[in-house]
Amino acid sequence: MNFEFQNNSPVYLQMADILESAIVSGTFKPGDRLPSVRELALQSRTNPNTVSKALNELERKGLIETRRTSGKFVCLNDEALKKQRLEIAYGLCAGFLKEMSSLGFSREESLALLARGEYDANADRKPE
Amino acid sequence: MNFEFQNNSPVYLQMADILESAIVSGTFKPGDRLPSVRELALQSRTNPNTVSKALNELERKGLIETRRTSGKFVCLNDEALKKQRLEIAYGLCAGFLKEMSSLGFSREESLALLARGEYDANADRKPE
Amino acid sequence: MNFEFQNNSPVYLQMADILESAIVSGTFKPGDRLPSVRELALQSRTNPNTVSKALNELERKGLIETRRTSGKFVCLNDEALKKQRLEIAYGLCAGFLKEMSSLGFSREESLALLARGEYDANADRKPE
Amino acid sequence: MNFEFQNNSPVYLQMADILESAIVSGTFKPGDRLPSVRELALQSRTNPNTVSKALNELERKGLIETRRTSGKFVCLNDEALKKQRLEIAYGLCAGFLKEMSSLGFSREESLALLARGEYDANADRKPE
DNA sequence: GTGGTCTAGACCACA
DNA sequence: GTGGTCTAGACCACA
Repeated sequence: MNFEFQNNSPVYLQMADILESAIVSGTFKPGDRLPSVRELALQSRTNPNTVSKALNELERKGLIETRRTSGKFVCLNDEALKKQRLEIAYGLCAGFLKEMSSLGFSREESLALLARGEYDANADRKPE
Repeated sequence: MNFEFQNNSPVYLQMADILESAIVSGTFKPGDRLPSVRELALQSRTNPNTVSKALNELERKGLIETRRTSGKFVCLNDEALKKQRLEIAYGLCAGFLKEMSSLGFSREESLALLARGEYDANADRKPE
Repeated sequence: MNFEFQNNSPVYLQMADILESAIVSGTFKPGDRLPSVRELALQSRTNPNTVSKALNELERKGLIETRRTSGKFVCLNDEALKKQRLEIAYGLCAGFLKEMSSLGFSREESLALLARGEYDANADRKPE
Repeated sequence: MNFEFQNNSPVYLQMADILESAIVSGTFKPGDRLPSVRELALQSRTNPNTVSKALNELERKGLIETRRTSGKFVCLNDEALKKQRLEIAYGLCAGFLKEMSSLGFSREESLALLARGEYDANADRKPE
């Protein structure tokens, strides 16, 4: 897992996003046990409290569940995960088009620009 | 201009983004005088300090310039504006693809999903 | 006996409550031998340590006693059990009224609401 | 506000309950500003972090909202508050009857016992 | 002044 | 070993 944090949004939210992606994309599968809070804190060089906060977000969304004294596990509900993955993707699509639109790009122009791919992936980018 | 603010990021940055879009998309044209700080504060129902901070951001980016006693004006350099518009768009593209990728969507899948457009624009979306 | 545990309070305490109810309500009668620790652990799908801890709670309260090598027995003192049952019930009553009161319900209103019974038994309920 | 905490459940949850009661019972009315986090921490002799955690619970339930830099306010939605008050009350009723039932008291017996009121309000009581 | 984040670190209740 | 709570205290971004 690649834990690199920007400083334009709280670390715990960025971590939640990273872990959420790992779950919905199948890096962690339903029923899998996540690394422990302490372990994640070491890996990400953050404080265990921060990791906890991130994991709470995922639990609130119904992606993981806590079994006291044995760890945090990816929920078994496979459907929910697929749904969540699409939800997020749809949200990203909508957000992308909306921002492009406020720059004066139509839907078609946005798609065309994206398809061309003549841009630098490291370009200055709004926080997300 | 539509001033609607979320609660999860600083108002002044959100306002800077809105004004920046208005400028690069041509709502305000090169050489135009922007509404006064007071006027913008009224329109957006914010504190003049907040408006000032937003405008400072735009000045820092070279999109507007202050002419003492007479106000803030959109820079004359048309090329610079176009360039800035593309820069932002490229950044949005790169960011979009990167996030889709972390969800396990390839470039092609992302484009396809975007093209299909079968999603609700109000879907759950990461804060911006 | 129905062993279902929530995730928000220690299993051993929840088990102690369940067993206590079983005793004071007469499921286990004075002089009865309780199922063995191992047996209870199997039934409740918990660790024998957890069962032991629960039983210790009951012993502390004077509801059961250990006879070396032959098991745990419900105390013979019938009076004590009845008294304990009432104690618990009174405590529940007092607690209920106190919480209703902090919601702004008078004693009469609380009784009325309870008597009406127009509520869903599965409604959101504070952890117990 | 009377902040007295037991040690059988987390302080932040007890505080959330206390504040929730204060809101749904009208001590704080829709639109009212709550005391600041720091102020509540002083009053309750706890850490501001703990207060924050409690208030987050209320925000998650939709009872209060945060206005950055100016404070936390009781939501204006009056209906929601009334509904929440009844929800809680119903939950308390259901929980009370369920526990009485596991002690072997029928609904009628429970009501009768409650109506008699011959009990000590300070009696030993299960944690809630 | 307001709330939010983060850390270091202690301590607890488990299994 | 596991997660959860809580504190003290620093620091930040506002308005």
